[in-house]
Amino acid sequence: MVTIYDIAKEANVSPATVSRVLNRQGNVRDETAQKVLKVAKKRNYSPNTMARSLRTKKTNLIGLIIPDIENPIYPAPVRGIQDVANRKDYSVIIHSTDGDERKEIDTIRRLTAVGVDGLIINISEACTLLVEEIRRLRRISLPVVALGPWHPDLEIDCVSVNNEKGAYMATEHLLKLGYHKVAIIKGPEGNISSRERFLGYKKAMEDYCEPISEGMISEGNFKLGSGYKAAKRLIEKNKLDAIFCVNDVMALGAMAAIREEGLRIPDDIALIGFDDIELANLSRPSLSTVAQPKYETGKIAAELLFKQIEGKLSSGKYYSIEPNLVIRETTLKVKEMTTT
Amino acid sequence: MVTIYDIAKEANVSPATVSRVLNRQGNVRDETAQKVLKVAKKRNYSPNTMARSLRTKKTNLIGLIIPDIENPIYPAPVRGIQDVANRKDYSVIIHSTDGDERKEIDTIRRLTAVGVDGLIINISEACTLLVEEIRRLRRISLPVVALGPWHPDLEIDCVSVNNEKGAYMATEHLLKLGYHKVAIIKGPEGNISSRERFLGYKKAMEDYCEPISEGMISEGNFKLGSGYKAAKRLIEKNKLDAIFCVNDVMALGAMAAIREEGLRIPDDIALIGFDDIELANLSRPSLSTVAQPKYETGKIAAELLFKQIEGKLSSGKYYSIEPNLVIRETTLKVKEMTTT
DNA sequence: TTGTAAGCGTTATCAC
DNA sequence: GTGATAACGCTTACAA
Repeated sequence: MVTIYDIAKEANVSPATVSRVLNRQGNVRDETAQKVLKVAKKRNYSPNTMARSLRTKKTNLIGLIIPDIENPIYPAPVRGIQDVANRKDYSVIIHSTDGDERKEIDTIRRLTAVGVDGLIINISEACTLLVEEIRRLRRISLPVVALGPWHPDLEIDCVSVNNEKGAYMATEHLLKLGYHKVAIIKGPEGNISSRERFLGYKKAMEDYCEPISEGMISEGNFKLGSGYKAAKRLIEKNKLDAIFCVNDVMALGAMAAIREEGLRIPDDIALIGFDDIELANLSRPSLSTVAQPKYETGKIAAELLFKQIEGKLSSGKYYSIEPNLVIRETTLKVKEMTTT
Repeated sequence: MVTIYDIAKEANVSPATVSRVLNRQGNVRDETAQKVLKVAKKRNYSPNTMARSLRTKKTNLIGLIIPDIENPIYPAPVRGIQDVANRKDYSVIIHSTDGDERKEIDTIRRLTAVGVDGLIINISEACTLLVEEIRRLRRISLPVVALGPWHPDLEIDCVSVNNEKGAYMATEHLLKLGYHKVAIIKGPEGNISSRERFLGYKKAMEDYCEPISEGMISEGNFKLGSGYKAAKRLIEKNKLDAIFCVNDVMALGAMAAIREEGLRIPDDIALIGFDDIELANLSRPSLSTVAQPKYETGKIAAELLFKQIEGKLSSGKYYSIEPNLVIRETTLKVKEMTTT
């Protein structure tokens, strides 16, 4: 390995000068700088970043902790984070912890030992030990930002999709098209995202003065089959002309159920989902949905992190990302369909 | 930050002893060891890994370079790599380089500067500069393994799915079910994977003495629409009773085309894809396909890397991963369907 | 503008 | 068994 001492010797200067040149600190005669640069290039010099880090207490590394990179929700925000990090000449260390509190804490420990300059965490649940650990990070003033649901007791920056608003938009879209009896297929009671989305749905219905009867609310577990069953139940019980599903997969299940009942989409029942998974665009009819700007979410989280790294104090604020309505075939107005 | 000096002082021993204890090197009286351990725990000591790395030349970091984490092919192998790395107390730094040679080289440089103990690369194409860079890594004897298509001129370990075999299995499956006129929708000429899969198809057809007429070969670009069009062309030109598509997405397109022609799947035309994307199981009828054990691929790559890291010389061998046939509704024999 | 030297927190080589 | 002490490669006062 070639060091600044090697360069220094060959360029007939001191190691300090080499360092100054390489870090463009100025205070160096242009001539000597050129000389150093030339030798460095010739010897294919590349600084030893751990030695540098040991001195400067900066590693140009950030840590990212998520439950599982295999979960299709994550690749996009991860890429967003990578892109802003790499542009700043940072690398990102990624750990999948399966939402296991023990693993999460161990990983945080390991990452701080490595000396990452900042940390982005997707907290599964705010268990007490984990919260304590994150507090510790704040105490040693390590920049941290949370990706995903907010935990108010943690005073850290947080960026998350505005689930309520997205649900509102979806429901309102249905309502504006002239559908009145909009049913909902929601997720398990405990799930935060589902709860937020249900709230948005309710608000829209209220704002448009549409009553929600009990028969219009059905619950699934985010999986295909549960959407299918929930839709069947809905169709049985009630006259309804549209369904909002809190995720696309259940919407796809519902689509199958509706078809089986001999009903047409969107003629008899309009359908809209949430997430904009790839499949939404491939199904027939293609599924209208609410898209989360997932890449953006990661990008913003990273930008917040770098603001902290660059010295700005974190405000412990909640950054809400605006979702987008994606209109496809399952919510085309019948009239519009026949005229086109 | 608490250092071994702090621990040493508080435990009334020398820093050297603390280090010995913490690294379980032995040669330390049990009593003193306990004392040190207690203080370390109490002070919540965690070693500074950059300082350690500076001495030991080991970072417990490995680098991973892929084109794009957002491409659904990658999350699974990435997770495989993470799992074996984390179990060995390693972290993995992941970069998405969009298959851009310049970025790939820069990233390799950066990662070696960081001092990763090994590197896993998914080489898009073996451009000369990149090849040169990888040779350099071998020269400084940094462990490297390639994930994906092999480049024979690079003498490094490589792990990749056996595309030819997978295609053979798919085709043979169709043939064994009694289909004879098996058409293929392949990918762009330049694509290595597609070429390998085409080879497997051809071999199976030959082995079963089925002639391949020109009208049975169609080409797409891996996207949905191209599969649709390719299938239409196929149906027009020829009597065929089955189609093998070199990827699932095109198979889904083909499915739509077949349905539009008023033909039934698998009664009139059987259909099989390659990749086993999530969608394959959700479509109706569900799509038979060839699954690549993607997680396994990453796992094996990482295991090979650690073998190198732990001192075994790399053999520059090609590790071929066996694909699995996933039989679903699009290749059910009609007879079987009616009897069940 | 340049050089000397101290130190970042470890580990490893010696002595004792 | 244990303790000084010298690296590891770099940055940065401080001097010159």
